[in-house]
Amino acid sequence: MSTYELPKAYDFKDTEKRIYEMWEKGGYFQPHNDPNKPNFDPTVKPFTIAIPPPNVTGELHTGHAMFVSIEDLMIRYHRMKGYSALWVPGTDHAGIATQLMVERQLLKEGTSREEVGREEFLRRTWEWKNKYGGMITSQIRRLGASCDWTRERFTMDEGLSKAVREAFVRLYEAGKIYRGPRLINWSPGLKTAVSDLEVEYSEEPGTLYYFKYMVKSLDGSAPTEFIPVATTRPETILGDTAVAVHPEDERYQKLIGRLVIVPMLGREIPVIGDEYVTREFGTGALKITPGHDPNDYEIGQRHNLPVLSMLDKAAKVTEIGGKYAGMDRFECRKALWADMKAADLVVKEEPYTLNVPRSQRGGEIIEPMISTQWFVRIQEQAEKGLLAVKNGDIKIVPDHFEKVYFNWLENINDWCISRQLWWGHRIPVWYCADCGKETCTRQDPSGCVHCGSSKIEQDPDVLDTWFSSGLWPFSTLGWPDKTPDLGYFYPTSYMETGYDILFFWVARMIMSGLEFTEEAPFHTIYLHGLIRDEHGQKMSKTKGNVIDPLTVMDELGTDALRFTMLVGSTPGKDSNLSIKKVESNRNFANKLWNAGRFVINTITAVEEGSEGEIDWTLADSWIWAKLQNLTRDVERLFQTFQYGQAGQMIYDFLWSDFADWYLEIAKIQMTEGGARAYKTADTLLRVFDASLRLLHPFTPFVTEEVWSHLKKATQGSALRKSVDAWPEVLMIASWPEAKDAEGWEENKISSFEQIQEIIRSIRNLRSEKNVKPSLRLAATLVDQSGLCKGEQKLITVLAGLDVEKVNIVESLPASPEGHIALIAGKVEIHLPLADIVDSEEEKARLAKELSEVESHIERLEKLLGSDFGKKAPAAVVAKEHEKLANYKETAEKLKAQLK
RNA sequence: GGGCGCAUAGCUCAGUUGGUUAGAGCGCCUCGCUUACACCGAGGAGGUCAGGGGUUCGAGUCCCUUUGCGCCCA
Repeated sequence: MSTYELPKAYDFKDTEKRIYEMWEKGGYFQPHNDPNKPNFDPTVKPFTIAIPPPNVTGELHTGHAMFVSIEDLMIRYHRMKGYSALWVPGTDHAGIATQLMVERQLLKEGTSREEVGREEFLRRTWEWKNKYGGMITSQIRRLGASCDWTRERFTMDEGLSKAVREAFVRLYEAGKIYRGPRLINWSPGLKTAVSDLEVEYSEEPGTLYYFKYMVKSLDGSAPTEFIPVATTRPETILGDTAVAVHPEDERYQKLIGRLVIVPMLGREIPVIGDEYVTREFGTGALKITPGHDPNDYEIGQRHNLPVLSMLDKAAKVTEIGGKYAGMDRFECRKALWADMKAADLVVKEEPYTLNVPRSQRGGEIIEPMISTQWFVRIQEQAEKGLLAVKNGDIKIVPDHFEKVYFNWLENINDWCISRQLWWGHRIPVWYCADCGKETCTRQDPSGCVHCGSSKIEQDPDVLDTWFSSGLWPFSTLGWPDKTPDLGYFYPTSYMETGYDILFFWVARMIMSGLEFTEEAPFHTIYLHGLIRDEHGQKMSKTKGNVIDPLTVMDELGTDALRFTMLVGSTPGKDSNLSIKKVESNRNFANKLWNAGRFVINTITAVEEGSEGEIDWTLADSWIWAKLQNLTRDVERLFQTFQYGQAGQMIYDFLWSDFADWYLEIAKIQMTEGGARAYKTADTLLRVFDASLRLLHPFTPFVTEEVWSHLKKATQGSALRKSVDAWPEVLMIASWPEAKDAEGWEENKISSFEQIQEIIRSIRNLRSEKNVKPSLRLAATLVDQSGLCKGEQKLITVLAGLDVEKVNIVESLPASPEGHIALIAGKVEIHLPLADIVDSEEEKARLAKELSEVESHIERLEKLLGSDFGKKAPAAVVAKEHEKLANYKETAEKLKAQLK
């Protein structure tokens, strides 16, 4: 027999890297049933998750740690359940972010992307990607992610680029994509269009400017009449093409149809009536700038107003602005307003809270403007996307996000997909210089498909990164080719991600999936919440409250971080991460390690040939029954996505039931030696093994490590045949099967709980009365059930009693002299502590206990006498009756002691 | 303006078919280095489950409402 020595504390640093490499090298991350391999069995169920691809240039943050923790748990669980589990990893090219990085680098070198040219810029960007792109994936590995890295993808890969091309061309050919001038969100700094979703609105203090729109006189004389108008953006006056009033507004009604004069420019524009105008807001008259405001744009469309672009792509005033041309938008605001003041066109200014559109990236103020862009006609796709969730093809967890999803899709606008960037999938459309027509093909054309001219030029723009991300669940599996992977693993199973990208990504994946594969790309969407700091504040660099998961892993271990993420969160709800919590979960890993050390020591101490026919002890039965309950609970909780609750239950079982109680009892049972020792060690092994399996998806490293030691140690012990059926590693071990109770469990559990109550009440008294822990007390227990007799040794040791002086009787005529009494359920305990304890105090304690019990009796009698007794289910009533009986019994015992 | 969510112990949070003594971790108090673990053990204090109303035999849990906070969409 080999002695098995393990360090006293779990060393996660040493372990994590080694274990991860072992897993990856061993090929355990790959699905066990692979459609590309000869022994493929199509009847084995697959379970697939496509990773939410992090930005290729990104760095690990708590959001990544969150999704990796949850998805890895989902994948590991299903893998252990026997599914052919595939988690496809990868990254996206993050058009704007990556381009900015490289541009910044160029700037440092004193050059720019325009200077080096498109080709060189792209070369540099690929270089950048190749250099830094592996960082995020290696960080994800550190989290223990069991992704199949052999199937890793990148949105700009050849295969995925082909998918993007195919998708675009299909949409183009079907007329579901179009190009044209529309009012879009323009980012003047980045000089590109962005989608509606990439604009955030922030409330900021600003000014409401009141001024006069002079009404052109009917006789040609100098105007005297005016309409007061309020605006938050006076510079856009230069682009006004109408003034709108409510058609029923008595103040202005008569002016509808007249002309007013644009301040400083002298252009004449009409006064129109439109019900959009709120009479109560501002002056009740609204200036209309269709070229720079979405609402005005719509009004303009209704009234056929001309659309003027008074700002250019750098947000400088165009020639429309007359003498203000060339000015920056904010500079112009000042200049124009000053001139208007001088011209007596200003009424007043007042403070006003603005809703400022800002770029999600960088925060600069977004400028709505007219621009020619590519759009996806979204209406039909949106309807299908809605239906897929409404008819249950796709389920969202937690379900209240379904409403959010519906609300968005019901009000969706066409999606602007072109970006004026270089890094990304270039739009596969060529314009012909001769016939002016477009060529859109799967293969790069050598000439115009309409006239054959070779004078064609490709659209310079690229596609929104989310366009390629939208294809992710199937493009990563090989679409548009009919690959074995696509056939077997698609549609995927779960889509797990943060609720913040429900629209950006999830909804678009659903629409794209239905469009291109005619199937929902997944059947379940699990949305997790955002991670905040320990007081619920959003993490931000400026606040300095950012928690870096890499640091946390360095200091406390990956398992601790993962367990904290998983147990501290409920689906869809934000959760607060504190180092304190991670720390206590680090302690849990250590607890597990040490429980493992104990189990190993115990097993290796069992003598060869000691196996024999012997029944379980009460404690054995109890821990086994509790394990079965746990297994059932965990299964149920996993099925309903309550991972946090499941983790908590496993934690409680391992710490409170297994470590605090069963291990201590096992020590006692081991002293008997022989078959009892064997049986005890075997129970320890079986219970601990099952617990490790249940816990493995939460804390894969420590469980794998402990389990491997357990296995190895057991192989060298008398119990070696118990582990014959174990696989080589825990991560592919089978998931404990939840079985129905056999009927004996309830009794064993309640008997054991009675024993616990006895032990606790003795410990409690000792502690309250400051009895030295080393002092072994004599005790007399009065128990009619015979339970205590059987568990005498256990009670003796755990309650610190004197083996020689424990007396268990069925009845006792009177309380022994010099003793004080405790009542633990149906058992009376007499301890010879009268000289330590003040008898008056003691009486008071018992009296207090009695009054508590009596209040329960009163409450229950009242309850049972009410309609409850008649209307509640029989089982519930019976339970209360039993409680009442127990209380009554306890009360009798207490009364007897008080006499 | 429309929609969604939250309010439970000092702090952070669990508590999913409503079942009658509401749980955990951290923090706090008292003991204890008993060879698995001081990253520990034993014991303890601490909650009218935001306020009000309703449904029900029974409500932290369901409905309405008030207050406070947060988020999303316009």
